[in-house]
Amino acid sequence: MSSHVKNNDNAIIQGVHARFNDIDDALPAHARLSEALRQTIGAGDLRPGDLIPADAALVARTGLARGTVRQAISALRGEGLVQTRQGARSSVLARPRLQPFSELLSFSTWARRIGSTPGARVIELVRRRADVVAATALRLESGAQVWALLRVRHLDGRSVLVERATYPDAIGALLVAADLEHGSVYETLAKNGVEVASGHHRISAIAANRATADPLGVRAGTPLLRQERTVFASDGLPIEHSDDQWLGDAIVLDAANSVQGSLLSRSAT
Amino acid sequence: MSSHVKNNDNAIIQGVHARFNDIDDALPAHARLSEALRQTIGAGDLRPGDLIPADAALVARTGLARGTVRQAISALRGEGLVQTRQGARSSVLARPRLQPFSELLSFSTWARRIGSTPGARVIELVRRRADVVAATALRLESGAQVWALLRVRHLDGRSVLVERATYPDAIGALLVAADLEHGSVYETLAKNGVEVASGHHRISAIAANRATADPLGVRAGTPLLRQERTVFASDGLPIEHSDDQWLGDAIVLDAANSVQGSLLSRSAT
DNA sequence: CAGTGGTCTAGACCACGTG
DNA sequence: ACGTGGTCTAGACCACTGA
Repeated sequence: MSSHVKNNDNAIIQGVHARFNDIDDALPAHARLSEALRQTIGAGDLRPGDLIPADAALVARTGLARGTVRQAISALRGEGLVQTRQGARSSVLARPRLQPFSELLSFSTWARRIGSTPGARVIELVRRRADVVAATALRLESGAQVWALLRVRHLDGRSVLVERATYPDAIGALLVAADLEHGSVYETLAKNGVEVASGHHRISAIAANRATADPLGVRAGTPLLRQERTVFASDGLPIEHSDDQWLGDAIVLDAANSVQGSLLSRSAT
Repeated sequence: MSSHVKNNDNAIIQGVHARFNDIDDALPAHARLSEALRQTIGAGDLRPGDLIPADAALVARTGLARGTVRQAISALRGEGLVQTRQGARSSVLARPRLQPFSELLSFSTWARRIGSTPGARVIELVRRRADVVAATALRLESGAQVWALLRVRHLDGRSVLVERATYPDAIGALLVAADLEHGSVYETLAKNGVEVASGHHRISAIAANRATADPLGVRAGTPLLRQERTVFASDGLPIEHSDDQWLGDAIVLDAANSVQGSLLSRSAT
């Protein structure tokens, strides 16, 4: 008999519903439901391999339309948390590991969340002509004036990252007056009405050259994780191009992907 | 006046519609439409920063319901190709770079697409007890029997990757008879009814140790891009855990993310 | 065969943005 | 003020899974 499974299902969906009701109802219903499921998985009530409640059960409990329920589950699928197949019940793939978008971009926010103290040392902030790579990424003509920021970032006093960022003229002008050793670039931009909306990344491994090794306090040749990043504002315009080089043993990048949508790809250099 | 813009819009949507009609109509309508838009961007008819047709325009041209149109655009947003904002027209962020899911996992498929010749040398395929990391990833009890495969992969004759893969007993048994120097693991599994559906990845940079440096033909200490991977079959069960170490100057990983959904995250080691 | 997720429709209201 | 994307509903049919 299947009463075991059914009872378990009932307990789960009850927990999901309770969490759903607890979540700030200023959020759209689909976001509340996906967050409720995310929390249920995060709490261990649903573990990898377990089945999540069927669409119909969630519809019955929450009173939402099925489209809304599917929107919620689609978000979880995109995060790699659940797996769906036509005809079969959807199941949990992994515990939530992916952080909110803001934390991926902001060193300070990320550092605080993992319980570390962030720091920064500005080596230079200068206005100069853009090199070809930065100009292309920022959709500027090569040779256009840009602002170049060179910073070393610390985690609990340890140097872990050398950041070479390039900003379009108008954006950089907002940064000149800012305290880039204690404040965040993105916070500064946000105060000036520039909201960050998306980013592209290219990730590779390289050996530290002297100019990067010295500020990190390591020997030239040390393995570094390189993250070339282009950030876009909510108006769709590129506002930053950065070449970040991380101490190899300091961080790891997580990614998830599936047939429903690739999140990461490999390409030759 | 805005007739300029309007005419341009008309030309674009006409191109999208033409491509939509050309695409295999065995595919769902939303997939056909997103592919038509993807092709339009890929061909350069829509470039980064350009506006894509409004929902209403696509509805009018294609005769689809708005929900279906939105499903198509949602897929592109997930791939980082377009950017959407409430109230404003959606715009193109980047040219398509992300490859199909299968290419991310299959070295051979990927190699051929970038115009290189893939190769492989099997160093060993043995049955042994799983270590803790692999057992956890594969949801096995530690000490369970697994198959361990050690391969060196070549690109145009150059060694670029050392692959240390672990398979559950039942999966590994399918590989013993296979030609792992010329065939693909995933193709072999597919022939036995095991379809790959999703994967998780942890990416970091490390220095090559001797056991990895030797087969790659580099010195110990050379920077490597490390990709720890867990792959799930369409029934939701883990079928592979692998520790791949790439020559640092051989590949780059691309990623996209946005406020609508993070695809990549950073975490401390 | 019953249950499930995948697809699609037709319509509605709202919040936001830009001119 | 108007067009835009974001959200949500109510219903339908289909393809597939699994007992």
